[in-house]
Amino acid sequence: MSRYNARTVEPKWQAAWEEAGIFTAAPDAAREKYYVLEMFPYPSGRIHMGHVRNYTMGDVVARYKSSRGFNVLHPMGWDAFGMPAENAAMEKNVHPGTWTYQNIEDMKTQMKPLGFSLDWTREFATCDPEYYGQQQALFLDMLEAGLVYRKNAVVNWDPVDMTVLANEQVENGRGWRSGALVERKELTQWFFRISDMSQELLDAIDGLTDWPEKVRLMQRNWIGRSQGLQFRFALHGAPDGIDELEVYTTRPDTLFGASFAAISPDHPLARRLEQDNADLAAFNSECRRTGTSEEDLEKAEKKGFDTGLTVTHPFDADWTLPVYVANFILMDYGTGAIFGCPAHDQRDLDFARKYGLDVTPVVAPADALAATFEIGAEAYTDPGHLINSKFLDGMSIEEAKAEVIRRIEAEGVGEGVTKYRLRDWGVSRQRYWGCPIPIVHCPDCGIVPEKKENLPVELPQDVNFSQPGNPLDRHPTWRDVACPACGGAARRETDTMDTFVDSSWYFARFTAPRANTPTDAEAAAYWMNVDQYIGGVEHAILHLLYSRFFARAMAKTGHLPDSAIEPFNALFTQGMVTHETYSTPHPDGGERVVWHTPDEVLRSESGATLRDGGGAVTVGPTIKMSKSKKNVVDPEDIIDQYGADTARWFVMSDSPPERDVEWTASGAEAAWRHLQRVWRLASEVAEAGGADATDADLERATARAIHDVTEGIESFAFNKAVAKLYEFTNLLAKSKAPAGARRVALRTMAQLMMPMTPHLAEEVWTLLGGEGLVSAAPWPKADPALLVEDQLTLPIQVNGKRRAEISVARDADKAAVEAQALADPAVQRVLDGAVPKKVIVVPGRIVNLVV
RNA sequence: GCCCGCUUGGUGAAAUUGGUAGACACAAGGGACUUAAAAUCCCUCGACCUUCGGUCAUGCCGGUUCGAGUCCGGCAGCGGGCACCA
Repeated sequence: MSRYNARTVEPKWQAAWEEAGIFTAAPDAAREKYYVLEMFPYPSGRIHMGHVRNYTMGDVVARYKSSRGFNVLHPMGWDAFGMPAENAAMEKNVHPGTWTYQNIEDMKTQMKPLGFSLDWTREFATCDPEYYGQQQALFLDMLEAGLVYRKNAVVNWDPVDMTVLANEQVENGRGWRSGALVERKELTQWFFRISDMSQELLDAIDGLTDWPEKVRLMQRNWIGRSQGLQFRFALHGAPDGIDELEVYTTRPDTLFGASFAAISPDHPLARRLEQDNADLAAFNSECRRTGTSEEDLEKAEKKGFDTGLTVTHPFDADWTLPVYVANFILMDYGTGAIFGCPAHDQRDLDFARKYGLDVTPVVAPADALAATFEIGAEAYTDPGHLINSKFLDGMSIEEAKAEVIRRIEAEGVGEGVTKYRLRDWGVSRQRYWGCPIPIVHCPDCGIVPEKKENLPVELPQDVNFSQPGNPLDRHPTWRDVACPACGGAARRETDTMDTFVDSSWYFARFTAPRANTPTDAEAAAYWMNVDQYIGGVEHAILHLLYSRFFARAMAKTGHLPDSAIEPFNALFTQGMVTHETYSTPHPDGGERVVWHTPDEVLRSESGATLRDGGGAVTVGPTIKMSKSKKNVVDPEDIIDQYGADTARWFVMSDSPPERDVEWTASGAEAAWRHLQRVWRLASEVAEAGGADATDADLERATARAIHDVTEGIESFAFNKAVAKLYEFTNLLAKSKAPAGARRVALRTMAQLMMPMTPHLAEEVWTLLGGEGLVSAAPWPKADPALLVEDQLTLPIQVNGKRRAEISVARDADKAAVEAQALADPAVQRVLDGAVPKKVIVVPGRIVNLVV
């Protein structure tokens, strides 16, 4: 018997699909549309198992929905701007565009053989001028709509390379290339007013019922709505007649437990004071050496500097508190100034212990006495009643908060306010390989938007990366431009946009990828929203939140219908493909290391060595496959050896899609064996010939398989769908039914396997006399009558432990089940004459006898 | 540090969402076929014990319940995110 040859079969069917054009999407008012989208990839040049898993999931959904009769849109593109291209330019002396487009070609070559049902006619890369030109148009419309503004913000500055560093380029406070201590530098940058939409973005999360609950929770926490009190302390000893310090607190109830006030090193007052105080200036610059990331700030040792200034307690004119500059106060949150209540905030407590400040508890748990309640090493943050707080004593925390806000407002020194942790989105990047910000700086007119007819503002090709910094800045002519307003000599903005902007509207562009406006109203109205979005959980916050903002901004500027402000109806966050990491010490010494790919490493039970040279390799933790840690596996080997269907079947089996999966080579072989087995079964049946026939057992099994596989796919439990198909195959292999009946069952199996293994499914379908393409055949339906079992097996428990099983009719009543259970010999042996005190019969489930 | 997850046999996992823990696979062991190998097929496979029976088992400790992998509280380990990686 001939073997299934994926190498010849797969290209044959891919050509057939292409010829039939079944994946090319076109609006069709008569059919219900379904838009399935996987997060588009960064063109690193190689696909990895994470891509295969992600795109196979989307493909299963797309093919399944298509066979359910939906008009499916399933596009693909490239998130093509970003730093790796500039890094490659520096390391290999190749233009970022050349590198990126070559990578796209390479990845497409690797992806095509997987047989995804993608509409490649809609493909684009975000670095195509046709795409980023429309993005510039969006930027200008958003600027006009008041959604864009400029303000100062800090960046990581490498003083040796004279360049801005991304957070990931800062290692232990030093630049990754130069090793120089990183400084914070303030630049004027462009921002999107996402924080104006905080409440709306928060409220709308309630409506995202088909998003994972954990993602909704993360977004809510990220937006971070808090209700608190903002008020002004009377300030003493400050220069320039500054006599107030405005602070924000979410715990106004603890005001009588305050023992200090603290301001951020970046607070205007701190900046003013350091002019006359060298020690404070030194302290502040020390603080500014920490990275700009929140993680760095939070992890840094809590430090403070006593300014010598004091503030007066708002409820006691005789009570003053010292004012510190403290490194853990964030200038971006609240007012950049707080009062510290050490008894009820862990950071404040650590700080107070370090600097010998008072710790007075003002909230005590219900069972504690005011006189004896003390704070030890841990702050008390649970509910309780107020103590040591004059007119607040005895109140609950909520009552006390309201009362303090009422009195502060009555005194006119502050008010209750709602604040959000969400900050405006800074989009300026001092880099070449990004979408140019379409702005002109004119000495006479100031900031002038580029004219729409001059878009796209294209990146110049003649750039070099021999020097660090932004090549746009030092380009001899690109910056020179006539002012769009007055026509005089002016200069282009040389900052480009954050790559998150590119990915915040690509899903909308896919609905009309060649339109000469950002979107086409008719196409957007038909195709939006994305019905099913699939991607990594690592994008749970930023990408998804920015996209939600952008959809709103596009609706406000007329580029999307109002119905599309929540662009993703359903979200599935797939788990990551993980792998061990391998590193060796960096030749320059120090703490830096060199990362190695798995195929550079010889792994054994005891450890790992380098293949060439045999040096010892440190085996690191199993983490998400990433280019920077080089722990990536190339799926091409599997595809070359076994074919696409095996790779697709393999990544869909075993691990539930939402869970991380650690890559192991074993199993691909097994997947391949299984597909061979299905092929063999089909071949046998085909050779046996004869007319189609029926068989009661096979009909029941087929109905069960249709039901279970459908449910598996609908609920994203692809691993369970695969397990059911294994079961169905085992049953068919053992079946003694006539060949004609097995042929009917196998045709249905081909349909059920089609979303996962479309090439094999087509081959089997054709072999067994199926009409046309199985990819275009309607999804099979299970006869409900065949799904009902007449007899059920019920477990019998005695005191919650399983002791026996009985078989009962499906519709047996409780009394009959109870009688049958009590009559069971094994049950009688366990009961040993005892009479059950209670009998619990859960129909169709279980019987529990309590003695 | 803060926010969010995850943890079940040697391995990946399943368990109708509070009702028989381990479906379906991988690996391993045994057998059939074969001169042999490959391929294929069959059997065994959580641990322990006195083995047609029983005890213990879902990261650890406690709780709720007739009944807990599932719910609640605490702890540990691992992972994701933390606003300039994408």
